[in-house]
Amino acid sequence: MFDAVADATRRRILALLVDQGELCVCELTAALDDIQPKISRHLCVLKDAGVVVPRREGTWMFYRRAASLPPWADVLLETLPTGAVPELKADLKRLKVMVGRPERCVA
Amino acid sequence: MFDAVADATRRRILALLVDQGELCVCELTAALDDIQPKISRHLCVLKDAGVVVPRREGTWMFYRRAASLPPWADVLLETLPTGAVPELKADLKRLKVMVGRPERCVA
DNA sequence: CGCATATATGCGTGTAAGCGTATGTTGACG
DNA sequence: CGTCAACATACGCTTACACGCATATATGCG
Repeated sequence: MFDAVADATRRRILALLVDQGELCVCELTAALDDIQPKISRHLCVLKDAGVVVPRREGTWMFYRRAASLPPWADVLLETLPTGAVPELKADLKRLKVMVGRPERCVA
Repeated sequence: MFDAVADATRRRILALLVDQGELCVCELTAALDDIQPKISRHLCVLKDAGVVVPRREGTWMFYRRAASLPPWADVLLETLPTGAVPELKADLKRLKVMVGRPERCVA
């Protein structure tokens, strides 16, 4: 768990997921303005750590934070969008102006 | 800050400091049952990160958590003794049975 | 001053982890 | 079945960092 938040890129991803609920790889790639393999590998780390859960929808892979983590882990995740991730504001802005965002079947 | 809690040994130290308020190097060395240079170096990392504050009293160096950290950082620190550090119970036990603990002038 | 205790630091080593590039895999569509 | 798009993964490289050991600093005391 602490391994998950040890990396700055992963914190940005988690802050976005906590704030937005569910995002796919290409949305995260656009929001962080980074290359796709890097995002994918970090998502894999988060998934293997049990912090994040994947969901397939057509070609897209959506990721959301895992449910029923230990209380202290939830508290930790909730702190991320409250100032612990300085890039969050800019990342949200980039996400908002992104073109071609997929429409979800399930919200 | 996240660098500070990225290491398991540092988390054990911080959990003890949050729980006990203030401890010296030899107390932490005994509680974690580890070698002194290792504890000292981790305390140095925590001090340089501004998470912890040293206080000299004779030969001893006491460390306590820094005041006026950002709110989310305080929240993060408070989570440590609430299940996030599995070794805490054993560490507290070792601290309790330690012989020759220094008496504080200032509590 | 010399010694003992508590703590800090220098150094060499090994390992883990992130990165970029290139390539593999999977699903949708005609 | 071929192609395209989204995503995953393998490889090599590089760097950061924790570790153990030895040693230096500092304080108190006689």
